[in-house]
Amino acid sequence: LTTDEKSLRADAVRNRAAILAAATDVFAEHGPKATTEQVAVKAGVAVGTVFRHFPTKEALLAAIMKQSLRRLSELAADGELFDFITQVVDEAASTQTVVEALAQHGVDVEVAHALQGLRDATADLLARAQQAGTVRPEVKIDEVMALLTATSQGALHAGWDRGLRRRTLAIIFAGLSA
Amino acid sequence: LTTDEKSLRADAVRNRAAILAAATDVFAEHGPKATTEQVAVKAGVAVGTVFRHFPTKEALLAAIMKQSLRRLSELAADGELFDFITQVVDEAASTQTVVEALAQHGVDVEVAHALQGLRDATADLLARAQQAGTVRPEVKIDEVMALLTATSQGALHAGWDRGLRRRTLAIIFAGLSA
Amino acid sequence: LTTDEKSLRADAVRNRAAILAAATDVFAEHGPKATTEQVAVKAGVAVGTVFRHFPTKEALLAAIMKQSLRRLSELAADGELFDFITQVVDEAASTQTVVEALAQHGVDVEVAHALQGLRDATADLLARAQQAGTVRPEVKIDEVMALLTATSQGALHAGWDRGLRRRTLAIIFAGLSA
Amino acid sequence: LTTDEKSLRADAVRNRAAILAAATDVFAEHGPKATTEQVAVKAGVAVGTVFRHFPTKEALLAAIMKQSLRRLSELAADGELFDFITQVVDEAASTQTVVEALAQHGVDVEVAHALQGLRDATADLLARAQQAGTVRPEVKIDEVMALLTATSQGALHAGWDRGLRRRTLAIIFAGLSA
DNA sequence: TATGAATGAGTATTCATTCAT
DNA sequence: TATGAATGAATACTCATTCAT
Repeated sequence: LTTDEKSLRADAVRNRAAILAAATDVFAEHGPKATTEQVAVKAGVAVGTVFRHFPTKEALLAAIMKQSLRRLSELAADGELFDFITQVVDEAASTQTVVEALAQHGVDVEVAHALQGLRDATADLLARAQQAGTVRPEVKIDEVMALLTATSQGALHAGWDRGLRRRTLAIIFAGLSA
Repeated sequence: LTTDEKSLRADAVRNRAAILAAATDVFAEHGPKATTEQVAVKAGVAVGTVFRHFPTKEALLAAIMKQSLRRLSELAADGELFDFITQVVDEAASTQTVVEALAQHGVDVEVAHALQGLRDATADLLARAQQAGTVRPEVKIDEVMALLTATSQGALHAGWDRGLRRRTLAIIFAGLSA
Repeated sequence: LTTDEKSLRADAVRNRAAILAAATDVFAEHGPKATTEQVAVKAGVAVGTVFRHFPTKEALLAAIMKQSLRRLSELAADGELFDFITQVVDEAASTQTVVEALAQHGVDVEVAHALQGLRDATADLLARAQQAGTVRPEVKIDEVMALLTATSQGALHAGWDRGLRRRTLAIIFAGLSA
Repeated sequence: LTTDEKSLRADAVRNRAAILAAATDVFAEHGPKATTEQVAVKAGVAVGTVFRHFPTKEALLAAIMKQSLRRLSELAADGELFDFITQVVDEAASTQTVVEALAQHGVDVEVAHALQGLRDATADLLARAQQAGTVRPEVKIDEVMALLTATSQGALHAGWDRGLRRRTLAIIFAGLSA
C-alpha cells in the first residue's frame, strides 16, 4: 500500500509536470483562448486530472507564468545585461504567456513574487553593467524592465524576424549605452 | 424627401458612430473577449443593430482598428518624429485595439491598407528627421515601427505611468539620435 | 389628390402582385426557410412593404398557397384526369409550397376553401373519367387526392427526373384504370 | 477497473440511446425545426450532452435517419413486398425523418449507405415478387422506391387515416400487379 | 487518484416584426 | 404608403468546471 501510495504520488508529480509542459506549449501556440481540453490531450491525461492539479484555468496560467519567470531569472544570473535582454526577446515567441505575465500586475501573489525575482536579477545585471561603464548611470531598473517587456511583446505579437529583432535591440542598446 | 432620407441616414450614421465609439471603449477596457452585447448596451442600441452595421464581431474589431490607424496617420502629418511617437504611446491606453492591429498582419485588406498609411506617414517623419540630422541615417522605418509597436503595447499592458513612459522613450530616442 | 391616391393604390396593387410573385419564386427555390428579406429584395421593395401587404410570413405563405391552388383548379377545368395529374406532378418542383399546402390541413380558412376548390375540380375529372370507363368505378376522390399529394411531394423532394416521374405515374395510372 | 470502465461506457451508451430516442420523437412531432434544447429536455440531459454525442444538429438528424433506415431494412428481410410497403407506410408517422431521408440525396455517406441497404433489401423483395408472378416484370426498383417514398410522405404530412392508406395502397398495388 | 461524461451558463448570429422618418 | 433601420427573442454551439464511476 505504501508502495502504491508512493507510486501514485510519483505519478501525480509526473502528471503535474506533463500538464505544465503541455500547457506551456499549447498556450504558446494558440494563445490564452486555447482549451483546457487541448492541454489535457497534449499532456496525455483527462481533463479531470488537469483540474485536480490546477483548480482553475487561471491557476494553470499563473503556474506557467511562475515557471517561466523563474527560468528567466535563472537566465539572468551570471549573465550580461544586453545578452540577457537579447535572449529574452529571442525566446519571447516560446513564452507568450510569460510576456503577458510580465505585462500584467497583481495577477497572483506568487506570480508577483516571481516577477519580483526577475526584476531583482535584472537589477543586478544593470548594476554590474553600470559599474562596468557599459550603461549610463542614470538608467533605472524600471526603464529596463519596461523596455524588456515592450520588446518581448512586440517581438512576439508582430512576429519580427531575427534581423529586425537585432536591429531594434541595437537601437535600444545604443540608447542605454554610456 | 431628400431631407427625410438624409435624416434616416443621419440616424443610422449616428448609430454607427455610437457603436464604434462604444466598441472602442469596451474593447479597450475589457480586451477582445468583451461581448457584443456589452458593446450594444454601451452604445444604447440592441444587439441586432450592432450586427446590422458590422456583420461580425471581427468586422467590428477591424473597423475600430481602421479608425484608430487613420487617426494616428493624421497625427503623423506635419509632426515631428519624437513628438509623434510620444503622443502615440501616451494615447496607447485608449487604443488597445490599434496597438494590436499594429501588431497583427494580414487581418483584413482595409486594415492592412490603413496600416500601410500609418507606416508611410511615419516614414515621412523619419526621412525628415534624418535630413535634419536628428536621427541616425542608418535607422530604417522597420525598426521605428517595431519600436512604436513595442512601446505602445508595453505602455498599454503594463500600465506605465507618465514618468516611466517619458524615461523609457528617452532611452529609445537617445538610441535613435545621431 | 384623387389622382395621387389612385396612383398610390395602383402602386400598391402592383407591389402586392410583385411580392406574391417574388415570394413564389423564392420559396420554391429555397424552401420555407427563405427570409422575408429575400422576398423583399426579389420583389424590389423594402421589408416593411412586404409586411404591410402580408402581416405575417405565414400569411404570405398562405397567400401563395391560395394562388397556386387556384391555378391548379383552373388547370383541372376542361382537362383529363391522367393528364392533369401528370401536369401537377411535373410542375411540383415549381410549387413546393403548394404541395405542402396540399399536405397540410386547417392552415387557414381561405386556403382550406381553395383546397376544396381543387378537390372539387379534380372530383369532376374523376367522375368524367369514370363515366368514360377509363377509371374504375370504385375509386374515390380521397384516394386520387392522396395519390396526387404523395406523388407531388415525392417528385419534389426526391428530385425524380422526367423518366422516373413517367414510369411511376404509369404504375399509378395502371392501378386506377378499369 | 474493467467493470468501472464498462459501467461508465454503459452510462454514456444509455444516454446516447436516450438522446436518439428523444430526438426521433421530437423531430417526428415538431419537424426538423425542433430545438436541440427540446431534444435534451425530452432525453433528460443537458444540451451539452446532446452535443457531446452528436456534434451537430445535422449529425443528430443523420443518426436518426441511419437508425430508421436500418430498422426498415430489417423489416424488409424475409418479408413480402406489398406487406412491407404497407408496414412502412403505416409507420411513416413515427419516422418522419426517415421519410425525409428517403427523399434526400447525398446528405451523408453513412446515411447514403443505409439508404442503399434499404434499397437492396427492397430490390430483393421485388425480385422475389416478380419471380412469383405477383408483380409485373417490367417494374424497376426505382419506381418502387419512388412509390414508397411518395406514399410515406403523403401519409405522413397529410395525416391519412388507416382506411385511406389501405385504399390508396390498393390502387398502387393494382398498378404493380401482373 | 484518474477518468471522461455531464452540466449549463455564455456567446455570436439570425430573422420576423415594429416604427420613426 | 414605402422605406429600411432598430428591435430582441431565439438558437446552435462552446467550454470551464463538477462528479459519478
